[in-house]
Amino acid sequence: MSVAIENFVKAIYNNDKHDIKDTKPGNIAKQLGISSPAATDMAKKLAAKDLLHYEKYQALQLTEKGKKMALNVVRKHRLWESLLFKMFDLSLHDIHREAELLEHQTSDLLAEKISEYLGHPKFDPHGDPIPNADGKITTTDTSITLADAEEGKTYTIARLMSDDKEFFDFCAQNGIKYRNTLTVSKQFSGNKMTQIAIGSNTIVLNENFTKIIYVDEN
Amino acid sequence: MSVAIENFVKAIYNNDKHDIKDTKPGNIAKQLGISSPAATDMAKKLAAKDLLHYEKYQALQLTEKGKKMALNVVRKHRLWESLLFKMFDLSLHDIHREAELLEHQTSDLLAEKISEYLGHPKFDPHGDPIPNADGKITTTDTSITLADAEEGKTYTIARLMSDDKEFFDFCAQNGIKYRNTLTVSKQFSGNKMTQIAIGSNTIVLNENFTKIIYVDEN
DNA sequence: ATTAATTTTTAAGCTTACTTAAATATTTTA
DNA sequence: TAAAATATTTAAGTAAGCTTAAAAATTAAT
Repeated sequence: MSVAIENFVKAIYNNDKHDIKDTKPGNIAKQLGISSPAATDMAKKLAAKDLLHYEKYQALQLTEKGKKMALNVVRKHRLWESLLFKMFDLSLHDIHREAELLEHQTSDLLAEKISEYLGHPKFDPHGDPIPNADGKITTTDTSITLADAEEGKTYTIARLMSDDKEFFDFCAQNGIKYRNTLTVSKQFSGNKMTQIAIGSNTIVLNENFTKIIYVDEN
Repeated sequence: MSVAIENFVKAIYNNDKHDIKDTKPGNIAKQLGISSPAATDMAKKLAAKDLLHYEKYQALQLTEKGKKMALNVVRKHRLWESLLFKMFDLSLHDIHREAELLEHQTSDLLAEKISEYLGHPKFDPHGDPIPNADGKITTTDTSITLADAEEGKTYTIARLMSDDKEFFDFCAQNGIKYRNTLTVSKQFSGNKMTQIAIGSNTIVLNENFTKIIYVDEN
């Protein structure tokens, strides 16, 4: 299967998973940086391969086969991120970018070797869970976004859901990092802004950030 | 530049380097597993990009730009081989296969990080020299093939010039490994067969093997 | 030195993964 | 609920990287 197909299936999986918007060709196209017609074409092609269900004007839905493919790619991505993060002094954003390419050129054998080497980690450096070789995610996710966090409570950062460089740079500068602890000092105006205390810093985060930082209550 | 282009340029570089046959489209095509017309087409295309010189019916020759590209890919290949070999229990053949894919999806930055991590190694696990970031090979190669080795003398294995699984399996079984020591006990019939003593084994190698095992005199 | 064998090139055509423009369907909003 | 806005699909076309078949040139052999 081609890189284009793997990326398409992965995009549906990610979109679907986090339910940000409905999973129609146009949305997937935007995520992949291709045109809508290209996405519609691809959707039809993948339906013929039994990777997804396609009906005109309806949301795309992965079949079991499609989900398995997506999880296999996601596994490789997160294993690469884990390995590169451990070995090299590279930013989370750089690591993400490298993993985005390597994930498609990695045999199941190599993925297993990487997993073994790392002691079969359950989470990657962003806090995202790593599926096992069978495509199963064995950890249950109880995290919520910072926007939904409560004033006064203390949380552990569970995930940084982004691939934007500026976001990661900001996080790095402010100690916002997987497994770090923070306290919500104040929620403003319908929780569109959140003030947190983290380490020795106090920061106010806007909606863009409070919706992609996931936390677990301590 | 695409994977197809990188592989084409690399194939010319390798062919040219070791001078096995003349570097015409048909030869390159065979190495890449594509048809001769495809190779001719590609050659014309790459000539237009100033990566090689093309003249009808003549051997292909890389330009400086082409050579630089080839060396950059070769560098990444050999760095990956070095890293995978060090980290994982994988055969030389498996490592070669993985590196063949990863080499095209590796930024210069990541290559540099790998090189740094390994202490800027000068040779990969096959004994092939690793070009530096500028595409320079700083080590001089004094090795000869086993076919050219002399009876009674002792040598160190310098390179295993192959990507054939059976060859590597045979080597692994018989202690034929980069930097190991062997003694040429006998040369037969115009050096088409060579008997060597290596470790506790005595082995007779035929022409196929004596021409791809490179050694340095001790 | 011709002829035969081999290689290279030309030509035509295919698949994948895109594009833009226009038509059609769906959603939103007034 | 009808018009306006938006999204999806159809249609036509492109570039990359291949293919096979046939023509042309080179190389090898008698």
